[in-house]
Amino acid sequence: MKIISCMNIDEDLLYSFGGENKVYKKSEPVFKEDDSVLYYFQIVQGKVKLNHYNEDGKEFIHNILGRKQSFGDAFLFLNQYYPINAICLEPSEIIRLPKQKFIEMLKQNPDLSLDMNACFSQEIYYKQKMIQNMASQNPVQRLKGLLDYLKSYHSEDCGSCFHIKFTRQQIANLTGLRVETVIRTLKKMEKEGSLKLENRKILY
DNA sequence: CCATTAATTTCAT
DNA sequence: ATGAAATTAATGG
Repeated sequence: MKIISCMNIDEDLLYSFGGENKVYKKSEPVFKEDDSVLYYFQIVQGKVKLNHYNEDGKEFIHNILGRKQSFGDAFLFLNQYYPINAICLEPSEIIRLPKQKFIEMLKQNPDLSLDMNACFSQEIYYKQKMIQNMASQNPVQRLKGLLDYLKSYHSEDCGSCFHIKFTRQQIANLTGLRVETVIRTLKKMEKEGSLKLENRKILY
């Protein structure tokens, strides 16, 4: 199953509607939980994680986005505050477009609205799958769900040669597992032949 | 080198 | 089997 990168709007189009380029430092927040939703954001360069912290202070990562991907889009159509944080994992360059101008852009480009619907469908599909995986007590199931998703982002199948570029801690925070459990489960899966570990790279 | 960060192992539950 | 703490490896100045 091929996944559409959500969402990638032509940068010139964003600029022409008033989008502005903004540079963020590593670990700088783009927005935080309870902030108002004021902009559409699209990454030009860098990486952003969407997360929140539970009552024990443990981090849960909802997603990690990279170049040419947007984040927080869905909240633009809702009069609500952000339920999550967006934090830069590395120095990043991000275009932001004020909400009203974003809406205006959609009105003038109906095809974009359709693309966004496709992206939302994709997002819901992924989240639904993750909920199913997380409902499972089996760590292998949870990891497989995440890995399949990440792999589907990257075009096509190539045996066990897709490099997962996340740290084990990040994988743990994406699956709700402990880092030790991730390490142990990865080794187990390697024995079962469902992935490869070379030095410390994860190939799926 | 030293400092920081990530991966792995140890050890107790 | 799991997680906290300790150890080891790598990465970056």
